[in-house]
Amino acid sequence: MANTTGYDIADALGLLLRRSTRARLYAHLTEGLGKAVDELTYPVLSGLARTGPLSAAELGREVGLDRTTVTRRADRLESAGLVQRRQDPVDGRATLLTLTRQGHETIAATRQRLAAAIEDGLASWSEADAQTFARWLRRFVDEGPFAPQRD
Amino acid sequence: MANTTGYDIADALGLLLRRSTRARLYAHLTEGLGKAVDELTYPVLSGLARTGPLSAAELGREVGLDRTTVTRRADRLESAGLVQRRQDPVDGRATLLTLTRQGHETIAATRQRLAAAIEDGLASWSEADAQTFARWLRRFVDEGPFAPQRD
DNA sequence: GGCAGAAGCGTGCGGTGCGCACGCTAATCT
DNA sequence: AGATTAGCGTGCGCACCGCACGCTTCTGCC
Repeated sequence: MANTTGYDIADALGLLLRRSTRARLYAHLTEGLGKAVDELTYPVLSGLARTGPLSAAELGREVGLDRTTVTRRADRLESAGLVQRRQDPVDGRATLLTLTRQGHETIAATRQRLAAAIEDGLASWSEADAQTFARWLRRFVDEGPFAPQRD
Repeated sequence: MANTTGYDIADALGLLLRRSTRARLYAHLTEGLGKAVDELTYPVLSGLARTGPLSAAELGREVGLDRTTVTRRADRLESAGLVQRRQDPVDGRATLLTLTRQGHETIAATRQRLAAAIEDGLASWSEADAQTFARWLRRFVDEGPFAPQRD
């Protein structure tokens, strides 16, 4: 690949990864839902939805957080009624973090809200363009420099 | 736009914005350079390179941080010799944050390193594909939901 | 079968980053 | 010239993070 191309991608990615971009995204995401879901708790909730019931340690490995950090974020989600702790039936030590019905509803609503925000933002794009971009982005996420390591 | 497209984009974006992705990116970025440039100080350094000499308050507006936070991050960059504080010649109150020669060299090396990491990660892509993706990504950053607000 | 080590969990603790509030200096306005 | 505004640095309280500790439960070995 020519050097300038990697440069262009890095530049655009840099903007996308700016903290403020994240913050704006999460503002869309939280608004209207309970305060329990924020920038910190969302990855836990989302990861749990993706993987199914998991221990704090495993979920931590999944989302790249320390075990204890997951525990504390899960505490909040639990007191908000979105997550429930269950005894692991086969291992008496382990506690499985599980989404409640409300947790499932919340994460679904969140994703829908997020999708809607992106659609609004891309209102000037044609449907075909948006689909093309979505495919490229997916391919980059799957095959790009950040893909291999499961985190 | 069809609902499912916004959904796909949101999904891929979510992965891209994961904290661990950022961390991995910044690991590439810092490695080999002094410890002064990290996930926290990089946006300040980078913003300064993009805009030229700026006061802490203006730079804060530029990168979406509180004035005082910029000041403290700049402190570190200053003691590492990458940033220099200069009296604003036309406003005695203002202090302009300026990149030193070493600061310029560091940011250039950082960007090159980043571009190289992305090229490595996309080794399996053709040059044409990479360029096409770069163009789409740039267009999304410029025209997409996160574009309008200068941060 | 019992005991030692490993694995899992929650919590206390120190370190660190953030933004607000305060006080100071310099510019601007009347 | 006096008053108000703008800019800056720093003290302070708050929140988050990961490590270390102690507890319980499982596992492997004699």
